[in-house]
Amino acid sequence: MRATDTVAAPKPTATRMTREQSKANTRERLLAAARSAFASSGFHGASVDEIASRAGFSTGALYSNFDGKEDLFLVLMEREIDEHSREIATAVAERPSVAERATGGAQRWMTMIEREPELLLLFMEFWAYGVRDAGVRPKVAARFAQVRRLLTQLIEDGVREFDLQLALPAEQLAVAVDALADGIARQKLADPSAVPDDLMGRVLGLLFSAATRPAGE
Amino acid sequence: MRATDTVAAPKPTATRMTREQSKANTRERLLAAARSAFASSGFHGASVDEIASRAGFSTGALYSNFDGKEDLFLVLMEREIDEHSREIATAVAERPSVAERATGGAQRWMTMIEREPELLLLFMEFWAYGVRDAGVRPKVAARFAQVRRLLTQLIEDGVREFDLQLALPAEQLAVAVDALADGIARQKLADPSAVPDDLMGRVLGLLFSAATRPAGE
DNA sequence: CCGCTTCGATAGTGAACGTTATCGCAATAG
DNA sequence: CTATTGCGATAACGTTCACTATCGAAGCGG
Repeated sequence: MRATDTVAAPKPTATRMTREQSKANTRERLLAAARSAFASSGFHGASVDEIASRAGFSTGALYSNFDGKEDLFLVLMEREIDEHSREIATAVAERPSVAERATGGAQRWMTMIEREPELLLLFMEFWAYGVRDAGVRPKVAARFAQVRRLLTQLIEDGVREFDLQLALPAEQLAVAVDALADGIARQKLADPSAVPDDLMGRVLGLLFSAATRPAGE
Repeated sequence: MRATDTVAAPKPTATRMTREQSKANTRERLLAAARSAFASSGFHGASVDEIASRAGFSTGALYSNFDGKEDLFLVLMEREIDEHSREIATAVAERPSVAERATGGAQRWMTMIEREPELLLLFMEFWAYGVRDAGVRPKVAARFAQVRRLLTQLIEDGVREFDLQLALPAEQLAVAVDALADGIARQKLADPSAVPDDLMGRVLGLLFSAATRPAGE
């Protein structure tokens, strides 16, 4: 019963694995299993037993690779947020106009909601967890700040490229955009029929049209 | 040990209470204790023992007044959402212009965030709970719909009173406003310094200025 | 090929949880 | 004043959970 392999191992390469390869591999499989377990049952709902056995390991392995359930969860969240904010950024950056960037980013976000709803639930849990626990809150705040910086950067890039001026600091506009994205996701998940797919793009378009004007005056 | 009274009873009136008065009183005190316990520890964190004893009762009383922890939580949430959406509505309705309505509602929302952050956390948990549990989801969706209807109504009232026309259906604008409010709250709770108090009002103002124009085309 | 080190398996601990069966006691009706 | 009804107290149950102490095995350096 070496591994029932519910989660595919990166490679059980024919050759023996070096010690650190093996450890990294274990970590990776634990993270993948945790992602799946947390996603389907939530932070509280998922048990460490379930996570470890889904990865084909025992809880001992989990505790020798992470400080515990909380640590595992936090590591996972950081990784996911990194990955997805990169996705959004590339979806925005290569569009040729302000309006298209808005709808492009919005579209990317909407498909992400549709494709991985459980992940968004996890983000919310991550948030709730951090807001309640004073020790974790800085980590959550840091992640928010990271996303905010990214959006700010995207906005400032647009302002420079299209020679605009803003009615509001780019940072604050970034806060609003992030807020809108979060809120739209929440409503879509609670009641998909209430949120048309093109809504976010249109609202972003309106918002930017009101918040920007050509730099001459 | 009739009552240690951690939660104040409405009135231990000198006269004896009728049977249904007594039961209603018990329910009320249990709800108050639940509000406080859930708020400080979250849905999972709070135990039914804690809730019951904070109310000055035993767990048996709780189970004879509610179907269980989940039922208690849902009843509490419905009540809170009712109350707070009424508050927002009155804060908006009595302002004399579109811009002032926007900033008025936004201000009310920001002070609510500052005054009762734990309650917002609870709303999020309520949401997460409903999204995960197919049996509860309709109840959550219904509450969202209720808020959406209220906002839609407020918007339509404004459109009629000030003789405007909308670039977007009022319902969809309501979704956006609700989303923005939620998202702003989330960021403010995670990192208060990142969200200026007047941001939401200004963004709402921009959004409405872009989404409306005088009715004569 | 050997001895040392460390990763991961196993089994187990203690605590906390939601829930329910049982029973005393007080409020109502006759 | 008595009989009845049902609310609420008590205590215990069964389950589940995060976490850890111990030990075998497999990679590592020599």
